[in-house]
Amino acid sequence: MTSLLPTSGSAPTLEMVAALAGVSRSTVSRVVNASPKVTPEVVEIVNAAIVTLGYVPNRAARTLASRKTDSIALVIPENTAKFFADPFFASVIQGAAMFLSKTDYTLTLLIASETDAQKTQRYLRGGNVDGALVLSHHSDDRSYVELGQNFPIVFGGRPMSQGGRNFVVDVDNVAAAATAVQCLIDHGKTNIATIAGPQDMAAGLDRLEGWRTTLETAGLPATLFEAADFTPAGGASAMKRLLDRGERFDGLFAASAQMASGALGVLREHGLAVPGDVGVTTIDNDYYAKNANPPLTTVDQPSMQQGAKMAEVLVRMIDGEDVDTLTIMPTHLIERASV
Amino acid sequence: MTSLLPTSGSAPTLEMVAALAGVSRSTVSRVVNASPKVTPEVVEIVNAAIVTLGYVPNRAARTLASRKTDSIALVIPENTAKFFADPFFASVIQGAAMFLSKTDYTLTLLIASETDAQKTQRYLRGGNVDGALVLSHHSDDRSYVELGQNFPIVFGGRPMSQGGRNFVVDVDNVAAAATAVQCLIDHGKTNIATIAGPQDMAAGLDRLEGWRTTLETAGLPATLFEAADFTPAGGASAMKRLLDRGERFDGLFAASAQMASGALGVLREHGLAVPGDVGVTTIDNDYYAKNANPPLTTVDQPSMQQGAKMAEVLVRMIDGEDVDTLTIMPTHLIERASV
DNA sequence: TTGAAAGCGCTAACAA
DNA sequence: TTGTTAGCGCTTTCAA
Repeated sequence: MTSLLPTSGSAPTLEMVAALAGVSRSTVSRVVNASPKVTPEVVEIVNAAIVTLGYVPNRAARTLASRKTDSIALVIPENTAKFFADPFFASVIQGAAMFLSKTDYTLTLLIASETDAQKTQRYLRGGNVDGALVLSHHSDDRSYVELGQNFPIVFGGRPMSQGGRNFVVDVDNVAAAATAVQCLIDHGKTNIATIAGPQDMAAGLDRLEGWRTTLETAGLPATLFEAADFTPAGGASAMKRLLDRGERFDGLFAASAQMASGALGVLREHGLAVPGDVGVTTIDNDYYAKNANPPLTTVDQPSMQQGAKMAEVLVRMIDGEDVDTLTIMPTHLIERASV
Repeated sequence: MTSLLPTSGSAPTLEMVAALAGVSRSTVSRVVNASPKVTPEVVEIVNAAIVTLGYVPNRAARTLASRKTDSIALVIPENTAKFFADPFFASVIQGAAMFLSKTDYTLTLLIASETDAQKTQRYLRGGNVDGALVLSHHSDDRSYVELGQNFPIVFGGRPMSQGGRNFVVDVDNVAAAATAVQCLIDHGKTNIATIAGPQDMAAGLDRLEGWRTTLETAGLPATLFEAADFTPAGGASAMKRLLDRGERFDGLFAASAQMASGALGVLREHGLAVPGDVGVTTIDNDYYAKNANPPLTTVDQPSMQQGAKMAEVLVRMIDGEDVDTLTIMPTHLIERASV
């Protein structure tokens, strides 16, 4: 049982470095910030002093004086469990982290469940970060959209709330769904059902629309659909509801690979073969798509690149550059054994 | 499209609140920090001003003045890919986040190998956080051990480096391994091999020791082992090496469920039935253990609780309370079909 | 219970 | 190229 002293108040300051080096604080500051206009000899002396003292700049003081935090937040409006279950988040973060490691920004993850939405907002407004990446999904994203009007925010996926000018990096969900559905049609399927995503998310709505318009264009019926929450469990129960309807279908477009994998289990239980009885296509080239039985034909959504792009756009916004309000990432079909 | 902030563009300051409320800055500060000695009427007036202005305290200024950041870091000394592949990290973070949401600390994730080690150290030393949780593993953790001598750090798992006093929240890996091996013995297995974890990690070493001593105590041979890196792929190749030796064994203790799942595939390829030909036990009650074929008998390591405990210990350290230098989390056996 | 005043450690004009 | 001088927005003695 022992207690530890709070960080002993003896952290070396810039002033101490200046004294030891025999120069002014400004000069030390310039050296620390790699200003080009300092004589090499002085730089050397100052650096020596920094080393002997073990000096590390105080971040709070720096931020207060410069109005820059050098860090940005990645906001995930989901609970922790869902955050870790969904490979999409992992990829986006990886992409963002990868891009930022080339800069000197730090990434702070904010897993913002509905309960502490307030806490998150205060965090962003309190000057903790220079900007934020928001993986927006649900219709309650209005507060972020508002915040985005006078604070640098880049949305991953189109926010549901209207109003103002938003910066978005997205995939064309309508087109992605259309590709997946067209693949089913190309394989001769004529009765194509869908398990749609949540209808309070843009991705959910857009993918449903892509399914509908593609079928209508092909002169095929577009009536069989059930919505779920993008999870395997949700996909499974939607599949059951679809089967309970008793209508026949030979194709299924699931709006996410996680839902598709849930649906596959139910199909199997009901003695329906894939792709024999029902052809299946989906979106997301993740673990679930690759390891499903059979492996799923899917539309690859480049989440890692999306994360990197989001970070890039945000950093450029912070630096005051002009950036496009909308960046669309390309998608492409990956054919496997499910259709 | 309504904006929340005054049109001035810059965020409202404490001073502006004071002016609007007709009190001094000190009083506003007291209200913001819930000081008990402010008249209720004044509190009300100030709060009204805060609301109309949409005031949020500036974190940097606060930190600079108070020497408190109200945030702590969770350092993960692995690359991003491994971070997301290992459910252990997910659980620990979830536990820590859960505990911290009850406090007003914010959690900042530092995936340490993304940035170089130097960058992380500077981050911690630069006053960005009040303390850190370090999921220490490899033998290169000396710098954290050193930093821990005068900065609040709680290690998840015993660090490899010696020296000084460290605060650790761990499971008894020797005992956990012993439990898993004993289970094999209890099922009549007499030739028990092991796939050990990395020998530069405490968990790797301790689990190997638990295997060895348990066998020796039982008067059984303890010679068949191969080390791997805790991943499925590593487990698979260690399994191959084990088989290549040509020695017979009827039991296998894999030091992690991920390695066990990799080993299972190799066993199957070689026509060895589990548990018929080889009984298998492991450690970690995660996705890999539950979804293996057959499901794995394993020792449950309560990672979520460990994360919560780590956060709790750290917060108490920061608050200057006395805490134990070592906290051991309980483990327990979960019997499934693999033995 | 409240206010005045002195910094916290740094950056950034402006001078020199 | 270097130093001087103000702050950045807040907390915190110390008086009143």
